[in-house]
Amino acid sequence: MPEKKTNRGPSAGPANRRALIAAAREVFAESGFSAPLSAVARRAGVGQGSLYRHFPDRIALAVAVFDDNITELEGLAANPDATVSDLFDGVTEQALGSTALIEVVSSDLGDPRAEHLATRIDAVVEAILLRDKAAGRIGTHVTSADVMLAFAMLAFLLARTEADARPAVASQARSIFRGAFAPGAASEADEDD
Amino acid sequence: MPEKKTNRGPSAGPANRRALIAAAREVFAESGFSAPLSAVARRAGVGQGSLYRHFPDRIALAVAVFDDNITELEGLAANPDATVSDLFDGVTEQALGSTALIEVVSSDLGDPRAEHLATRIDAVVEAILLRDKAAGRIGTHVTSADVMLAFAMLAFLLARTEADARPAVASQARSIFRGAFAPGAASEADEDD
Amino acid sequence: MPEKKTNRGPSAGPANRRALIAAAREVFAESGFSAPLSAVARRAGVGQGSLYRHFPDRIALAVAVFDDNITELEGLAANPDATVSDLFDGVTEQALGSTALIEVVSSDLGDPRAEHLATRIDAVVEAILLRDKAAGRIGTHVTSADVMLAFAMLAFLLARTEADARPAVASQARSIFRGAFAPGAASEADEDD
Amino acid sequence: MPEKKTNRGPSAGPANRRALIAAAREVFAESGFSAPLSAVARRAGVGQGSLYRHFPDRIALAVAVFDDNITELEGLAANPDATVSDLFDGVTEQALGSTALIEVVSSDLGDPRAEHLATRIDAVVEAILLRDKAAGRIGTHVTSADVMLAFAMLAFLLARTEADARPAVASQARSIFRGAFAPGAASEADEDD
DNA sequence: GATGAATGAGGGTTCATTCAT
DNA sequence: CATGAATGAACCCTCATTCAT
Repeated sequence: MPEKKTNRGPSAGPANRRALIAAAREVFAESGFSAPLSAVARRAGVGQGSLYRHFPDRIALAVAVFDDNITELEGLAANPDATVSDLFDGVTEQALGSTALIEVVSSDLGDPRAEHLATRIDAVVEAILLRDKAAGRIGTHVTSADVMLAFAMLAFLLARTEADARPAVASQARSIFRGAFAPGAASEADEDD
Repeated sequence: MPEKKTNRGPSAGPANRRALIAAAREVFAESGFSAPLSAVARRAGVGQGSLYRHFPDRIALAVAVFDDNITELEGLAANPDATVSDLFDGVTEQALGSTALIEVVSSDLGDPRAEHLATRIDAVVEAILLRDKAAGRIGTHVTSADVMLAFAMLAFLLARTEADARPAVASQARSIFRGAFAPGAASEADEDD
Repeated sequence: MPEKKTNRGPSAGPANRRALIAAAREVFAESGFSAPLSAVARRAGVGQGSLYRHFPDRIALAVAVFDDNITELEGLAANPDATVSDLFDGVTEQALGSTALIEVVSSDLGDPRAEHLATRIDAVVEAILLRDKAAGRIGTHVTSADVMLAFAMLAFLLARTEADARPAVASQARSIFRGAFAPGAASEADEDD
Repeated sequence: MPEKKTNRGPSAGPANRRALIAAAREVFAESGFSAPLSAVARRAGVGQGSLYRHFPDRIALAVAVFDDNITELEGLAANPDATVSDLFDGVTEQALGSTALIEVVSSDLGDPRAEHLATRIDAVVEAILLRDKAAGRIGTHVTSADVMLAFAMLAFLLARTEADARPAVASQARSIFRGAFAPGAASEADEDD
C-alpha cells in the first residue's frame, strides 16, 4: 500500500499548519476565543493530536493567527499612501473577521510570545503615524500608543458585540476616535489623574 | 462561643446576600467574569447551595453587582455640579474595582435583566450630558450613545488589563475620549463607512 | 400578640401531618416516588423542617401515605359483599392516584416499617379470598400470595406508565389476572423451575 | 511490561464499549436503573469521559444493553421448537441479570430509540405466539400485547425485588401468567371497567 | 413546635491534554 | 508524523438534611 489515508507523511506538516490557522480564525470568530480546541481540529479536518503538535496551547494558536494579521498590516505600511485611517480600516476588518486577536497581544495574557507581535504592530503604526502628522491628517498630540490603545479598544469592543451589530458599532467607535485624533483636537491643556 | 460558623439561621439572609455580592465583585475583578462561581461562594464564606439560592445563575449575580454600581452613578446624577468627566471618574473607579460589569449590560449577553440596567445608565448619562452641553463642556455633536460606547470600551479595556497597569491605561484612554468629546472637536462633517 | 403566623403552637401538629400526607400523595403521583421532598413541603404549605420532624425520611412519609390506603382497603374487607375483584378495583384506583405506594411495601426497600403494612394487606386479602373461593368466584388454586403479587405487579406497572395510558393498561392487566384467577384456570398441572 | 493500564490507544474502542455494556448490565441490576453512571465507568475500568464518548446519555447505554438481550431473544424465535414458555424463560433470565431493561422499552421513557427495540420484541413474540396457538399450547384469546405486558410486569417486578428473592418471585409470577394464558382459560366473555 | 436558609456532597457533562497505535 | 480514543479534573446544579431563630 503506497498510500495510507491516515498518514500523509512528512510533508503534510505545513498544510495542516495552515489549515489549523484558518480553522482557528473561523472558530474564534464564531464562538469566541475560548471555543473548544477540538472544534478547531475538527474544522481543520485534523486530529487533535496534530493540533497539539503544531500549537502546544491556545496562545500559540492565537499568536499564529495574529501573525498572519500583522503581516497584512505590514503590507499596508509598505504602501506610501497609506494613512492611519486605512490602518483603522484594516484593523476593523480583521477584528470583524476574527475578534479574538487582540486578546492575545493585550497585556492581560502577558505571554512573552505576544510581545514580539506588539513590537511589530508598533513599528507599523509609528511609520504611518509620522507620515500622517507631516501631512496634517493627524494631530501632533497623538502618540502611537494612543493609536494602539484605540485599536485595542476597538477590537475588544467588537469581540463583545453580537455579529449583527458589529458594523454599526465599529462605525460609531471609529467616528469617536477620528474626533479624538483630528488635527485641531484638544488634549493640549490636558493633565489627568 | 458567641458565634458559630456553620449555620446562622434564617435571618442570615441579607448578610449572606451582601457577602456574595461583595465576593463576586472581587472575584470577577480578579479572575474575570467567567470565574468559577464556587470561588465566589468560597470567598463569601458560604456554601455553593446558598449562592445558588440567592442567585440562580451567573447573570443574576452580575446584575446584582451591577445594580449597586448604577445606584452609585445615579447618586452622581443627582448632584447638579456633576459632569460627564465625573461620570468617567465613577465608571473608571468602578471598572477598576469590578471590571465585569459592562459584560452584563453589553448586548452580547442579551439577557433581559441587563436591559433594565442599561436603561438606568442611559438616563444618568442623558441627564448629565445635557447639562455639560449647555455649559459648553462637551461638544454638541456628542450623543449619549457615544458616551455609553466610550464607557463600554473603557470597561472592556480595563477588564483585559492586568491590575497593575490599569490606572495608567485608564488615564490614557480617558485622555483620548476627552479629546473626542471636547467642544471644538471635529466629527461635525463626519459620516463613516 | 395572641396569634403569630409562623408558629401555630402545639396543636398544629396533626393538621400539618395530614397536610403533608396529602401533599405527598399528590407529589408522588405526579412526579414519581423520588420527587424532591422539598416539593412535598411546599405543596403542604409547611417548612422543610416540619416535614422532617414528622417524617424523618422518605420511607416514613411513604409508609404514612400507604397506611391511609390500607385503611381504605380494610374498609372494603368489612363489607361482606366485597370480592377480590372489588379489591382489584380499589388497588387500581389507588395506584392510579398514587402509584408510589407499592414501592414501599415491596421488599426492595426492605424497611421493617413496611412489613407491618404488608401484614395488614395480607389480612384483607386473605379474608376476601376465602369468601370468593367459597362462592366459586375464584379458583381454589389461588393463594393470597398470588393476589398480593398481582397487586404488586399492577402497581409497579402503573407506576412506570404515562398517566394518559394508565386506564387502558390497568384494564388490560386486570383482564390477564382475571383469567389467571378464574375458577377453571389451569395451574393444576404446574411444576415450575 | 507488555500491558499498560492508562491508555490503550485508538483500537481499544470496541473492547471498552463492550466493557461498558457489561458493567452497565451489572450496575443496573444491582443498584437500579438510576445508579450513578460514574459507577458504571468505574466498574468498566474506564474514565467517565470514555463512557460519555460511547454513550452520550443514560438511555443510550440502556438501549445498548437491551439490544444485546433482544438479539438473544431473536435467536430463540429462530428455533422452530421455541414456545412462549421459553420466551418467559429467556426474559426471566435476562431480567434476573439486568432488571433495568424494560424500563427503557417501557413507554414512560418515551425515547424514540426505545421504540425500535419494542418493535423487534414484538416481532419475536408474534412469531412464537402464532406457533403456540396453532399447537394448542396457548389460548386463542391471548394477544401479543398481553404477552408483552406480562413481560413488562415480570421485569418491573423483578427490578423491585431484592436479588435473593428474585428466583422465587419469578417462579410465582410465571405460574400466574401460565394460568392466564392457558388454552382453556377464561377472558373470552370479558370486557372490563 | 415551626420555620426556611444554609450546607455540602455528588451527579451529569465538558474539555484540555496525553499517548498507544 | 498523524490519529483520535482515553483520561480526569472541574464546572454547574440539585437535593437531603441540619439547626439557629
